[in-house]
Amino acid sequence: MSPFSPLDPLLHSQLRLAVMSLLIGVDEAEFTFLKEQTQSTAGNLSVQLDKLEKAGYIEITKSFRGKRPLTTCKITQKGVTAFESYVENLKKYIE
Amino acid sequence: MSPFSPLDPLLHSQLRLAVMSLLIGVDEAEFTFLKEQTQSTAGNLSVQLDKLEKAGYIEITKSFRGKRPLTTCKITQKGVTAFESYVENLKKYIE
DNA sequence: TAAATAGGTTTATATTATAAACCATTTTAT
DNA sequence: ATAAAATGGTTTATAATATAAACCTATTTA
Repeated sequence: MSPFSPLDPLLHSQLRLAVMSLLIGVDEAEFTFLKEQTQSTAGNLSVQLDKLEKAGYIEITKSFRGKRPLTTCKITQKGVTAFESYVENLKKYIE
Repeated sequence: MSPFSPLDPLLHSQLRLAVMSLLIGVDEAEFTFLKEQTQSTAGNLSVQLDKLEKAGYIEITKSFRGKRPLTTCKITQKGVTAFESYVENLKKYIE
């Protein structure tokens, strides 16, 4: 038996992992907040958020604040579970 | 300031991380041992070992055991340091 | 002596990450 | 009033990566 469990490829990505890490600690977060916290480009962030949403790990809500578009992200229960089990698996690699 | 340090892309790979994780606990390890422990294909393992060697994270020694080729791997001090700081950085993502 | 096994490497392909270019709108400066 | 810059993103193209498939050389077994 291998001592290593497979790591969810969707979470084993620096930017997506950082996003999930941020979202797990808050109720919800805006696109611009995620962008500045992760130091990512908007394009990269947009793509990665899409993937997380398609996987059902986050929900993305589009609205307006005043006249400006506003993108808000929230982790789902499925996302929380996936994140937690990713972390459990990862620990076997780094202990 | 971003709360996330960049993760060494060489180590942020499931197979290479597993290899480093194994090597850090032993004096040296054979190709076939790494292959079975990581459940990887020989081709994939060969490629990833090459990258680790080129980065100076491991040393690869080729010899024979009896008449058969034998590939042995050993982590370097540079590799130990890189692994440790990768783990430190990673913790910020998963705490 | 043919077939299977060992111990790999090389090459091709699919996936991923990333940056660059773009778009619509709003705000600021002239 | 109009041009220029900023906001808040998306889409597309490219580069990097991971992975598997094919291959190679030699050895052992049937």
